Amino acid sequence: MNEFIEALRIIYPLSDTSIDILLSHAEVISMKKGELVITEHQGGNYAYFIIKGLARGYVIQNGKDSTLWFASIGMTLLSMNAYLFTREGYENIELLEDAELLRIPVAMLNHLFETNLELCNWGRRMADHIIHRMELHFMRRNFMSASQRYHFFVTDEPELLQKVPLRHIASYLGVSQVSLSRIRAGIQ
Amino acid sequence: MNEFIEALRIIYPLSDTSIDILLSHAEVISMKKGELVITEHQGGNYAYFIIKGLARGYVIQNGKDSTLWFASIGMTLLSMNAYLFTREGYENIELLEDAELLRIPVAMLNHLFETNLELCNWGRRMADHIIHRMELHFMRRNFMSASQRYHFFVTDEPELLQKVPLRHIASYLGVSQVSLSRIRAGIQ
DNA sequence: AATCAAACTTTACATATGTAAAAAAAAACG
DNA sequence: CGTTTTTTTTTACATATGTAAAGTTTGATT
Repeated sequence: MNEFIEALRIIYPLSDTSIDILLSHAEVISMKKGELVITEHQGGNYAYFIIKGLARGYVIQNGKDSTLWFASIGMTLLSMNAYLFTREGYENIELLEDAELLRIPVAMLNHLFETNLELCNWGRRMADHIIHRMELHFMRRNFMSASQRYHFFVTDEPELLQKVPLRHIASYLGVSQVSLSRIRAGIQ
Repeated sequence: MNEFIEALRIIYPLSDTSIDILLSHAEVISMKKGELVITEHQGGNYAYFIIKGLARGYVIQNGKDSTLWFASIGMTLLSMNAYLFTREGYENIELLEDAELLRIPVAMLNHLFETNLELCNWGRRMADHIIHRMELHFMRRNFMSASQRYHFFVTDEPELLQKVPLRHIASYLGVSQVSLSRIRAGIQ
């Protein structure tokens, strides 16, 4: 739990008081590897913070499972579409390891953001970080060859390479698993 | 100016007081079509809001100019990398029309966010909107054919189709201008 | 240890989209 | 308005990456 709180504070420094307020409206839940935290059809009512474990967000496109991101300790899991526009989401969030999550109703989280300056700034900085991560991912996905994307991933995320099945890494990198195999074999 | 303030309030309702505070630290500047508001090498010290006009963000990748986004009234222009990490940015922002911009030092904007709850929530919601827009763009770019992307663009952004040279639209959609021509000719 | 299932790799072939270069059309300018 | 420049389209050809299907390896389970 301390490690988790430190992870929150990396985004934006929060006082003990603000942490307590946040925790007082949340509950810790345990979930197993393979379980879905949020699906496209339900899960929009809560936001989750990862205390321990690993998750991936994905969408189903043309019948294919496509990974959008991976998230670990301190990251927020929520259905962005549901959160922003109170409508059905489009992404699924699956646990890749047994996990402990902090669960808080989205309406309450929004209320805290609207009333507590520190928490609001935390939320703002978290959003900024997500934007930055998305920009990087977008640029790599669109301006680099499949092979370059893979080699960057190997350098940047060595732990994920160990923990995550290659098919998820392939879809995250935006290549077929066949291409990823070719790249790993050094054919290109 | 009223239209601009209304555009700000679509993101998050701001009181007259908060608007006044924001305006009191900002200045209105005029710039001409073709001018660069921000480049990869400089421009990180100010954030800009579009009062009037049209802009595009782009990067140079492998010697090619690639459009990341278009922005009009009420949108914020800033060097995200510079803003987040006080380091050099990577994107350029160019005006596609003569424009009026509201310019405010990034340090001041951050200070306002950190001290004013309403403005902080505005900043947070603005970031959320950017995330949503990026998600959509990412999914279209990566899960749709070039042709589908173009047809969505035609439907969603008919004004941009009129105002913006096709080569920028091509790079925004992530296709070569040759492919875009083929698509428009109905060859695929 | 034998069996079954899941994960990963390899092969063979198909194709959407890219690059380069020239032609045509449209816009800008004196 | 005729000339130059910019923008857009067309043509011809190249290639990175995808799909489908068959192997191979690895890991789980009894």
